[in-house]
Amino acid sequence: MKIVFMGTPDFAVGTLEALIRAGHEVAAVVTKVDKPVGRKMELRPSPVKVCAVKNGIKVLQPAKIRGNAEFMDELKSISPDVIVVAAYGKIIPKEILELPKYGCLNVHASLLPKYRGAAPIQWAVIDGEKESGVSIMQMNEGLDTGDVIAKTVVPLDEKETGGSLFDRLAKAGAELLVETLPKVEKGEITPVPQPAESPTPYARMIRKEDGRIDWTKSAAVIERLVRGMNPWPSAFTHYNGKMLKIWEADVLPEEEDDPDHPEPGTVVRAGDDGILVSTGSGLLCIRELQLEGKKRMKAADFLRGHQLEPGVKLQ
RNA sequence: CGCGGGAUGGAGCAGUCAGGAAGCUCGUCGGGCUCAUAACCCGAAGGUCGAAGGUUCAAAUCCUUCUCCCGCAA
Repeated sequence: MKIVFMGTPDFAVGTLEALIRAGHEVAAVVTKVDKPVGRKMELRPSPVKVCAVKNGIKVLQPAKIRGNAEFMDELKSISPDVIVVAAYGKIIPKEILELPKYGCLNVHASLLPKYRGAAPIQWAVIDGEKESGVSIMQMNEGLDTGDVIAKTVVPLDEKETGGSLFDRLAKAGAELLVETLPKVEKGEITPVPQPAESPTPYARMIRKEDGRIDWTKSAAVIERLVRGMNPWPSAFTHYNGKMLKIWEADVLPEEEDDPDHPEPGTVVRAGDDGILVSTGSGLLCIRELQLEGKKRMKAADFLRGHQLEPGVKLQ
């Protein structure tokens, strides 16, 4: 099939590569404009653009889509059979949705209608879901509300992180799309309409601030936050006024012999096994962390150079 | 030229401001104690102090340039 691919981040690259490998004609790739990134603020192309250039595919980077006549003309002249969208990052107007014969298909990293929105992967981990997955839907004008035509369920590992789930769902999404496209062409699909209401809150974009640890929450909730925010933006707290990222932690039951119930955020014990911190409920055992300006390291390594006596507060 | 922190035996850090013998907590190796030990005691090995140049009688420390790592910001 003749395909126009729209996407931006790494998540979309696997899908694009799968399409190319499956022998589809990817006539053009649409991605966001290059933007300054990194410490030196160098202009960097999106991962999808890098992949497209490598494969010699034409790249389009319209700053605006809606009302962009030039872009519309370009699309019309390509005349794709289908447009595949994966984490493109922009709203796609109706006139484009209706342009290709088979419409626009979106690969979304959740089991729709759950987790509609920009960050379905992280929120699934943060909420402690037992399983998630990828969905392919026929796009409509709503936000991730189109009819679902295919799904893959992916069980979450006990120690699943945002990053690990990201990788697995990207792979699952790519495979599912390649399986589904031929069926679309042959008309073998049955679109399943979604309920109007999603059973989960809207999976809005993750912000840096979402990683801030609220020690009054339970250890279990905090531990899920740690995993969901890994590798970005990472769960964090502060130690001596410095940013302290928490990369890995475990939940431990409250110790019976501690009638004081230290204030949440207080270090209870620090040893080679990790740093035990009291929370609203249960103890959080920090295994791996990173102090501002330093590399990430095991708690035991950190303790060799920093004396962390019980009673110290993290906030 | 966006702001800032850092590079010191295998690991994590102190020492740098006020130049003058390379330290700390661990790890490793050897020995001892012990029924035994990841515990304790004694001892040892291991470092061009990120790189290059400069100042000085003397540089981890002061000056210049460079490389790499990281936090913020985007």
